[in-house]
Amino acid sequence: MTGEDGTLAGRSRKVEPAKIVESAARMFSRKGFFKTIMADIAAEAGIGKGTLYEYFRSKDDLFFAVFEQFMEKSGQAALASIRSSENSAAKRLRAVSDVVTGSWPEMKEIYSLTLEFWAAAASSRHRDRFKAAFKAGYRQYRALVADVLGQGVAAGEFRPDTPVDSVAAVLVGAWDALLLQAWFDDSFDPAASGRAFLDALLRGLCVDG
Amino acid sequence: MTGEDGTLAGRSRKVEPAKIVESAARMFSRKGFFKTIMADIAAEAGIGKGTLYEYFRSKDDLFFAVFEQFMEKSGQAALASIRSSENSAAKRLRAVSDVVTGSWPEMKEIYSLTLEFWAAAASSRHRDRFKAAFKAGYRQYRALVADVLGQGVAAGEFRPDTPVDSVAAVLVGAWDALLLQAWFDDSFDPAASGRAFLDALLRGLCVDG
Amino acid sequence: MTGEDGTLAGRSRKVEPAKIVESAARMFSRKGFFKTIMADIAAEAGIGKGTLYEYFRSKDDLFFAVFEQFMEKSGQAALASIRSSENSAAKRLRAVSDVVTGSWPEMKEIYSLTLEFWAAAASSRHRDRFKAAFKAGYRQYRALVADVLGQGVAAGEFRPDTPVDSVAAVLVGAWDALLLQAWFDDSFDPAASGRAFLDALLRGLCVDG
Amino acid sequence: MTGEDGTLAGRSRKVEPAKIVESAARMFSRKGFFKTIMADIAAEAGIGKGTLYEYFRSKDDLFFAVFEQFMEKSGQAALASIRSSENSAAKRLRAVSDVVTGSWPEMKEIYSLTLEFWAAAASSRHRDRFKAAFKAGYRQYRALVADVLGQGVAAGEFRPDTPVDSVAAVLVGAWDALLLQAWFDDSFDPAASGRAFLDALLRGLCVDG
DNA sequence: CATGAATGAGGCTTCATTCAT
DNA sequence: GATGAATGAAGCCTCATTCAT
Repeated sequence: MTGEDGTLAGRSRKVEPAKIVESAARMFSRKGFFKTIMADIAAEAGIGKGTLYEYFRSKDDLFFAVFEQFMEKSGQAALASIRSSENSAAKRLRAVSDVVTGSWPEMKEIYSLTLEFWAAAASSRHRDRFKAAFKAGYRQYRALVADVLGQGVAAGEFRPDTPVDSVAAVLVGAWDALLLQAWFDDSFDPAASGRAFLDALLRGLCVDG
Repeated sequence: MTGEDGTLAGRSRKVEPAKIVESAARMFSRKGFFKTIMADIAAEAGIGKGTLYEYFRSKDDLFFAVFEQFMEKSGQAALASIRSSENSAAKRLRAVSDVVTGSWPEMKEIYSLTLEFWAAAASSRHRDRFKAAFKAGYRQYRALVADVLGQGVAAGEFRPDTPVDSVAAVLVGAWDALLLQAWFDDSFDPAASGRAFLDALLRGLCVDG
Repeated sequence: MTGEDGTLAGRSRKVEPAKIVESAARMFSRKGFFKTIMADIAAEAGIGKGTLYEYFRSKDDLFFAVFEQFMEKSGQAALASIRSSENSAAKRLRAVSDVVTGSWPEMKEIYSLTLEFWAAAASSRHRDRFKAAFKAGYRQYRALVADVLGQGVAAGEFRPDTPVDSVAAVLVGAWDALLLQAWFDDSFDPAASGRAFLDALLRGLCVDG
Repeated sequence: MTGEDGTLAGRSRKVEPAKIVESAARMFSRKGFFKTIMADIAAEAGIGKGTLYEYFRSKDDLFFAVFEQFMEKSGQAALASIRSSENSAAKRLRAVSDVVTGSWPEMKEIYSLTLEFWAAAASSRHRDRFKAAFKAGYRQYRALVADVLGQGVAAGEFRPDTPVDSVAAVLVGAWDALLLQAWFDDSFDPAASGRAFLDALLRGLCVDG
């Protein structure tokens, strides 16, 4: 009755915590943290309300678990694209930009989770943990991009006076912000804007360089 | 008619709706939309709970009123800076950047309102109105910045192949995103990053222009 | 519309906290603390569930309020009987005994409250407050009876070697215990037993005094 | 068959119902009936939660089993002391008093069980069974003490007009009540009070016998 | 108009009990 | 038999909203 991968045939008796987190993510994304009730999540996961509490102490905790999983996934995706095999710094920046903004179609559906997390960092009971996680996440993200920029400078590809940290901060922010604008405006294409902007940034706006 | 402290009964018999909105903004910013209760707002405004309902149909409506006022103010500030008397496009962009990111110290305290609004656009009962307002706001904002960029191009100040719309989108987004990062990270200076970035953007990153 | 005593004609708009306490006492007595639900109390008091929380922070608090009122009333009744105008100590003891055990018929209905309070002193969240109140109550009660006994000794009415404190403790306890037995056993007459016992105590059991 | 620690698998494969009852008694005493959850009892007994239901139909039933065991033990102790070999009635009463009140130090820890049982007699689902058991228990107890008193009268040791039933009721009640007072008040010594009182009762309070 | 006491729908959470293993 | 994961009924409490004054 038990497959090699440990799954049971039919309705498994043991609930997968990961499945709860996914169901919760789906519901929180759809209705927001406060309008989502525990019963929604249980129903979405196909389990009883009480079972949620076997795995998560409270709604807040479950939400934080969703957040942690989300951050981990986001981090992995960004990391993977940054460590692309491209050799020029410019190409690698383009690769990151394309991956982040290009994933918009799939991300769209759960994008509102991001907004929920940001708001949670402002007012959740776990606000400090949220804020700390975001702070660390952004720092790491900026450091990675700054690293690429720094390599470009070192390689003589970018101007030596490039303010790598500031550019990195804006690039990281820009990717966030393009998705945000895309979320508000269906006709906005974040990938195109991102790519066009990056090219402009590389070559500069001013005629005299 | 004169209070015990000798001042005239300064609070007018007539409740100021604007005062309610301000009090609500303060509370929503402090505790978030859901954790703020109507009693909080009434207390903050120094009026009775029931009075709130004389001016606003519901908590949702009051929140939306706060949002509208917020958008209006934001728009005015941005507009004012964009219409600065500076004559070069580059200078005008720098002026906008400085105004937006430079206002961080004062804005900090109520910044979380922005996060609340974004989240509301995802899950509030008025989500569509929030989304529409943000969409329109961003469009207008982008158009203004694109206009400045276009003037720079027309004036021969910026390269003719400048993708004005994309650059405008990123600039607008970058200002948002820098504030967001500053909110998460006290040691992050959005004004410095914004200014340094803008300079780099104007001159380009690549050595060969 | 408002009477001189401040009561309103018809259904009063202002809830009487005392009425809530009485309703709660009735329900707690009938079903016990845990089986009584807040809805029961609200219904008994003829008010909404939420209104209970306007006057009492929690179910525990309401229960404690019932307890406090109960203790106050009990103390008053006992005090009044002890301060009876009888002049001999023996007569005054008989008066107390008669009052306490004689009130059984009326007390019967709410006697189980006592049992609830005793149990609460063991396991309620407010156990320490319950215990402290009982401790103080018993001390005071014992002191009062010991005082009567002491006066009897001083007046030469009682034997000089009378262990007033111990006798007081047992008398106080006996009145409690007779009611307890009466509560278990309908055919048990606490007043008769109390009176007969007191007489025996006064004259002694042993033939040789 | 031998555990890792080298001991034989000492806990028998077969669960001991008596052990469950003891564990339950411990938990009910510590936290009260309602605050004790089945998981507490199972953990205390070192068995699985489900196993409790192999031996007891419900939490109520288990509680009643604890009660029955408690009553049986109490009865045995009292009986044993009453059937002491002492020959004078007075000495036998003193023996009972000493045994009951003298056991306070050990009893203290589980005394709150008594309070739980009394409360259960008021509001448990099995209230009638509790009440009946208490009624029978008290009757038997009173009868035993009355018997001793009667023998004292018959032997010419006690006055012939001694109201044996009433005195028995109060003595039985007094022992209960002294423990109750001791439970509320650590500085109260039930054994000393009980003994001093009994002596006074035997000789009488009044000077003229 | 302004008020705040009253309300009850609704959410989170607990826990006795069941039952597949 | 023994287990403990799963369950859902049920209870406490909150709070947006109403409405009598």
